[in-house]
Amino acid sequence: MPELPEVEVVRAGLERHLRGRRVTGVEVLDPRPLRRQVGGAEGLRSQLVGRTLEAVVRRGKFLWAPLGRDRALSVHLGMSGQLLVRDGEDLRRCEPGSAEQAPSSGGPLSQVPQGHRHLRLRLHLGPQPRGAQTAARLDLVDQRMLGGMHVAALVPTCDGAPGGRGSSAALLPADTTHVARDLLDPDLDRSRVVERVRASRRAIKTLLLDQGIVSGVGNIYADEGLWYAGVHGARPGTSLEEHAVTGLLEAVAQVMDRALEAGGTSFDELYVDAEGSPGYFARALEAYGRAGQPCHRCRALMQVERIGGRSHTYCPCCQR
DNA sequence: GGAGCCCTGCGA
DNA sequence: TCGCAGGGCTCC
Repeated sequence: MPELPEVEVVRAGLERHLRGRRVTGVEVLDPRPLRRQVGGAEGLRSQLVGRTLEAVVRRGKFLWAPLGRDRALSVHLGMSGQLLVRDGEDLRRCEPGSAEQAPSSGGPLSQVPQGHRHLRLRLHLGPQPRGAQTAARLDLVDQRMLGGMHVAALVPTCDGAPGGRGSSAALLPADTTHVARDLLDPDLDRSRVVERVRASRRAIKTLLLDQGIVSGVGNIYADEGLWYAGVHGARPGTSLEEHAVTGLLEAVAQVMDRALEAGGTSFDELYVDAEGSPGYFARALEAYGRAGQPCHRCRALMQVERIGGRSHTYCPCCQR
């Protein structure tokens, strides 16, 4: 599943390929990713066609493309979502006579080329004013459909700092205001995160996964960070010293930084070559998914338990 | 603040 | 056939 580093790579790539393009058509092959869109497919079409994607911004795992200062196209990839860009030459080379010929009709899934079984939505885009002179399209491919896309109003951030990475505007979608800044955000107030964690009796793992405290931490990086920091995920926030929480946040941030470095290089294949593999970064995992295997620090067998409805894999020896 | 739901594929 | 995986939202 895409974690924050993958989403950042998606953001950077979309920024490069989409910035300044105007939406010329919207094809909805499956309405379910539009659960949160007022008016469904027609609503999306009426709010989007003719508008320009001005940037691509990310906070945590939430992405949005401002369509001016008042609205944005908001996207969450959920567990299995991918956003794939094809430029004009690829369109002609790969798919003569396919659904491209009927951009507004929403052709049947049987016309979808191989590898696109889970194509849900396709945006048709005009040329870039200072970049690619060809048309392009943006495909939303999603197997499990826990993500979605909708147009939302933009509102000011409460701290006056930029809404997220990718734009200096202090704006974010109205339905994203409950989402805290993430660990890669220079404007994150880490001391406030430490304060909130230490004030809560909830399990530290649950607190790490709480998007309202710090965003962008998924189950994988929560387990990895807890392993590196030597903290058991069930410990209540109130039981942790200040330096322990600081160290834990730093551990999670480092895991993310390393993944970002590893992924930054392999980007164009992922998002331009739509026939490619899903493109999630290969991860050297120390905890997540290693239940029953020896801990890489002390050789004790890793164990798994449930915390807040999520699996937690940990070393019973190093993490107490 | 916790439980249940969304949704699909996969493995037991 | 059933349970599980996952992030995030809604309901209680």
